[in-house]
Amino acid sequence: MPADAIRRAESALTARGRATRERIVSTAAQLMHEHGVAGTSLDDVRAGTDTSKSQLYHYFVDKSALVQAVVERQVQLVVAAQQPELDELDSLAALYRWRDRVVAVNSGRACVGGCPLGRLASELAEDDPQARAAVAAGFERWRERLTAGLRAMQARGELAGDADPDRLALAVLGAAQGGLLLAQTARSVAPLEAALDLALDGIRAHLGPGSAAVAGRHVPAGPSSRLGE
Amino acid sequence: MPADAIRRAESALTARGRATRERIVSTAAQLMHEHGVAGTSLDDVRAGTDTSKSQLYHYFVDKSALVQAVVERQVQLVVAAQQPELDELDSLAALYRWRDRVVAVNSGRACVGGCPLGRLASELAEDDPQARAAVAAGFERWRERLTAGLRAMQARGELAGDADPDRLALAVLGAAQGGLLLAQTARSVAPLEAALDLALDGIRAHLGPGSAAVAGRHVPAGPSSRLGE
DNA sequence: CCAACAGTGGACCGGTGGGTCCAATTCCCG
DNA sequence: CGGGAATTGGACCCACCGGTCCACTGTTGG
Repeated sequence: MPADAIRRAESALTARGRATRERIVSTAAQLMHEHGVAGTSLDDVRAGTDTSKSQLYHYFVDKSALVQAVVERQVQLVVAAQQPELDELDSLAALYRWRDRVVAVNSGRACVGGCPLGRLASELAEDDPQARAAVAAGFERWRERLTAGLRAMQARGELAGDADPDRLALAVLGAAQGGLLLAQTARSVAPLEAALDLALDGIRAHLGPGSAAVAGRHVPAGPSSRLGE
Repeated sequence: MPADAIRRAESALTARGRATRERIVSTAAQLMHEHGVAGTSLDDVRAGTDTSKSQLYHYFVDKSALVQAVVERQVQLVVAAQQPELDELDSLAALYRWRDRVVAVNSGRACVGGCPLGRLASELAEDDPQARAAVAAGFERWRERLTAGLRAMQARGELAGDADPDRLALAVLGAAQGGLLLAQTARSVAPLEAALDLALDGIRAHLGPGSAAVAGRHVPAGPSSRLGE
């Protein structure tokens, strides 16, 4: 995988070096999440990491190389943040727990920034083909986790046999992204909740014989849980 | 509404002036859709419109004032592009026609650029409060069109009485936005189709007694219509 | 027909951003 | 301990960008 050809991936890199590099990527990720890639100058990164210009170019050939590293980091963080729920995403109840987690995380930061990956996606998609590919791969990894869960549900008969887990997972991810974007714009979690709930309503429409609650209410509190504005 | 306090909204502005201003906004909108706001310099706009620097500042006090005008234009265009379907969006079949239209439009431009509003939203949300508000208002207008249709369905009993048209419309819009973003990133319309189909599956779960097809298939061709990659 | 004002052209400016360079310093390891 | 590589500091360069300014040209109505 040439993704790590950002610079000196082979050898070198002592413990100190790795720490510095990590500090740079971490801070850059934070800044780019809040102000966008274009809105984050290398000077901002330098100031925020207590490093010098030469160090940035010591660890990354380019600004775009730094961006690449940031993308990979965000993919890792985003997926990791949902690890607990994603690990056992194999029932409708689990999907709702995941929904709650996504809502809670976003709510916790007052809908600021939206999804880090989403922001990178829309900003880089048309400008940096390599970055676009990296983001796409990240979404793919995320989706695979959802797919795996749906497939497990299907194996147990909770999901109908003719349902397409890949396609459903893609749709659920889409609902999350769109909800996140609208939530960020409206500064309210309501759109996120609505989008995820409707997607899960859609999933319920694909339940199979293994589930006793096709018409039942797995939903926490119906359409009442509308917080935020 | 002080939204038009961009510059000389009151009087002045001859026919020629209006044409020039229009040309500037139109080109800027195009460029910003493709390259983002930050990625579009005033020089780019100048070059693309055969105008001079002074004209930009003659019609707009700021770059952000130009952005404001671009946002308003895009809102108008996006909603207008769906006028035919949005005008009679009052049945499940109409919703599917709308879905097909959205997919077709995006497919027609090879998923490049995604949704113009979505792009502006994620880029401006954290940097320009006024622009964020304008985009939010745009999404609101878009959503109202969807809400109106769902309300009509509800009045006819096709949609269940306890369904919340506002919330459902918000969710459908979210599905569209997310699908558009993933489609742009993956360069395939599949995510958009999947997201919209699942949302409409969700809507079907809220159908009322006035619809004879609660379990029926209003869907064009099931999950088979998967074009693009 | 000519004054007044909308519209236009384009040189210019200060700040900033990405990127280069080289010398100094620290660290690892034989 | 000593030398070579990893690491760091920061001055410097230049292109570009948003924004200013002023002189010029149409146009229009009294």
